[in-house]
Amino acid sequence: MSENARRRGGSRPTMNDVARLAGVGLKTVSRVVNGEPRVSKAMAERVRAAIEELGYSPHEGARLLRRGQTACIGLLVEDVANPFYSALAGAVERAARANNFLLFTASSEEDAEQERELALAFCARRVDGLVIVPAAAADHRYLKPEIDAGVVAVFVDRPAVGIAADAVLTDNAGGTRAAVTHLLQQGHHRIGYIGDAAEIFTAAERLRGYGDELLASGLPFDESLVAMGHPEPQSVRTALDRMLAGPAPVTALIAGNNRTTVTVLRDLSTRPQRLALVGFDDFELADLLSPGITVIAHDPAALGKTSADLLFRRLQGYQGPVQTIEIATRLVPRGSGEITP
Amino acid sequence: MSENARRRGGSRPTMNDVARLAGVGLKTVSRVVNGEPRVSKAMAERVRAAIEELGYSPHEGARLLRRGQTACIGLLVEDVANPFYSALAGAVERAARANNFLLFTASSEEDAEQERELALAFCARRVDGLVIVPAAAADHRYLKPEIDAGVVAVFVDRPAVGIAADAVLTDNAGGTRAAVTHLLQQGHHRIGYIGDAAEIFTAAERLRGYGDELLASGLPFDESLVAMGHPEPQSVRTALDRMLAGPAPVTALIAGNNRTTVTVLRDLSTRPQRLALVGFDDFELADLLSPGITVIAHDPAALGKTSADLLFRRLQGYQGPVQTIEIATRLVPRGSGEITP
DNA sequence: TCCCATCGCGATAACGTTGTCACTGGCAAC
DNA sequence: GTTGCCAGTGACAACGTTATCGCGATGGGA
Repeated sequence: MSENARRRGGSRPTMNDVARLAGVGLKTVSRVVNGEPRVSKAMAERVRAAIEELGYSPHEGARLLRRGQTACIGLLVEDVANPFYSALAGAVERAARANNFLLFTASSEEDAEQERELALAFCARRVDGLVIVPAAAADHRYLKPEIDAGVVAVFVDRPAVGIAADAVLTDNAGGTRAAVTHLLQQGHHRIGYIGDAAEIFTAAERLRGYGDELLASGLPFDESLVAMGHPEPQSVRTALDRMLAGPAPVTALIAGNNRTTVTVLRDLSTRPQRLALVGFDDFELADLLSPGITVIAHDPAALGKTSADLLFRRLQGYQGPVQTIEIATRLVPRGSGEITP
Repeated sequence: MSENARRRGGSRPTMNDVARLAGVGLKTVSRVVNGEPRVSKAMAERVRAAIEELGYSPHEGARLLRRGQTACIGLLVEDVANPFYSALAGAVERAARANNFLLFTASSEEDAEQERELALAFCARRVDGLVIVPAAAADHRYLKPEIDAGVVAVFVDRPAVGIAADAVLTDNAGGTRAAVTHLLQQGHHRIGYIGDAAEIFTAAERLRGYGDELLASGLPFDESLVAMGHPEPQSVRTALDRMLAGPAPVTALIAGNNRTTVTVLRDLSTRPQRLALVGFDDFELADLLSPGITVIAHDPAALGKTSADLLFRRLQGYQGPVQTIEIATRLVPRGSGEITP
């Protein structure tokens, strides 16, 4: 079957082997493989027979080296395993498939250096495009040369830092504003906020929306009702202890993301108090919990699809100016609103 | 299209450009880039300066064409966005990163033809390895030539069909056997089973475990208590209608996967009856629901890690025989056991 | 002094494709 | 009978790397 076992498992037949076996020129094989027009029936048949006999399959890497593009894009998120990002990844992957592109995926683990390494590794593979959810502390000037060289980069969920680049974001502030409005309408005056680390763009935006809406409604922005940080059970517990103590405890709480919501829920289930809870980011089964959790739903799949669509439009030559697309949130009330003293 | 307009945005400097600018030979640049030993300090410095000045970054694709391997693997699952597969994908991706490999990801959407196309597309890119969760109706003989050519394939969650290949599976039958045992111990005699389509390997195995354990316990295998099919709300409703009707309704139910569990939960929340429910596959917040849902927990991350580890061992030359690794499940009782008439 | 082993470096040929161009016939038009 | 054109074909160079090998310059031992 194989003659020279150069690589692990023996080597594959090449176009040259096919050409030799079929007794035709190399270029003719190439033409047949690519379905180019100027080939006679007889030749094409001979070539196809040889391909069949050898089990030849074209080496896409070599083709793409020659052609100068790779027909693949890279997706970089914080953590592939996180349901929010995997929904996003699913949408990007679908778009890639629809365009006959392949998709590289990697997780930055919220580490700016790892993000940089992976993004540059993608670029070294000469991906045509990049979809990036930036890590918190990242500075994206490292991407400048790559973008100049023709790589199309689209940032998702959080904007790029240090360079001008397309971004597809959620209307974070609008989401928390709506949540505050909702809770005020239900009669709450003491509304706490527990969010992710303030360096994270989305966390900062959501906090901003919370504060803005309170002030717009004539209520004070009370720092003692706010806790920002990674949603560790311990820190959430401490924050809740504080917010629930004293003469004027919170009666409602906004959780800044789904991890936090879950942690808060677990913690609250150990306490006697009942709080109205609004969580940012919907999660499965939120409707089955009791009391139901009102959520600010955003749409990771829409985020993914929108960014991939924009990326592919650019790959197809669209030259419009750098743009930021903001995707609306939707408040889903689930009857956690009333004050239950 | 002229050859220079081939690449969008301007072309990148190559090793040749660096060599010319530094006034050295091409191979010397290569040596510096790859940190090979035999280069004088002075030369290396000149080369590094030129690299810096031009903003050169090596073309990994060209390097790998020459070297004959690509340092990437492909992961093919049913749906990247499904939390079960994304947990698996996360583990595979971590392993790839640890080995300095890049990871292609794609979704077969449970379609054998699409699985085949994507797997072959990966192979055309000359991935070094493949991790595949096969689609239900797939026949993997199409992979034979690729495996002969040296591609390492590991199947996860479901075994390969038509070829001998490594597989990493969950002990599905053991899981449902444990669930039946658990429910019997709680005093249930009428235990229903709602599972996914019977063509799916895992669904069939789980059903087998359920039946085996019933028979082993001297109970009949009653077909009217079993419903197999895609977990659509409508079909689950019909199944539950049937199982809850008549003189001897079920008092306990086993749901064959997480999608089914969720659908069943939604449906049950609209009914007056209370059933003991055991779900295959844990899911977030299962502990916060009331009554708590007992689950047969398996571990998608372990599945992913184990298969990736095996794949990389093979890539490093391990030649052992084809193996099937089975990963145990763990029953997590969450107090849904007692009969509540 | 000579010899040979090493070191440092560069020409050149691969890797497996595709683009360019030149060549051959055949056939219609002059 | 030229001419021109076009369909069909293959030789050859490129794409951006790495491997091989050869060559001049050292340097140490005989």
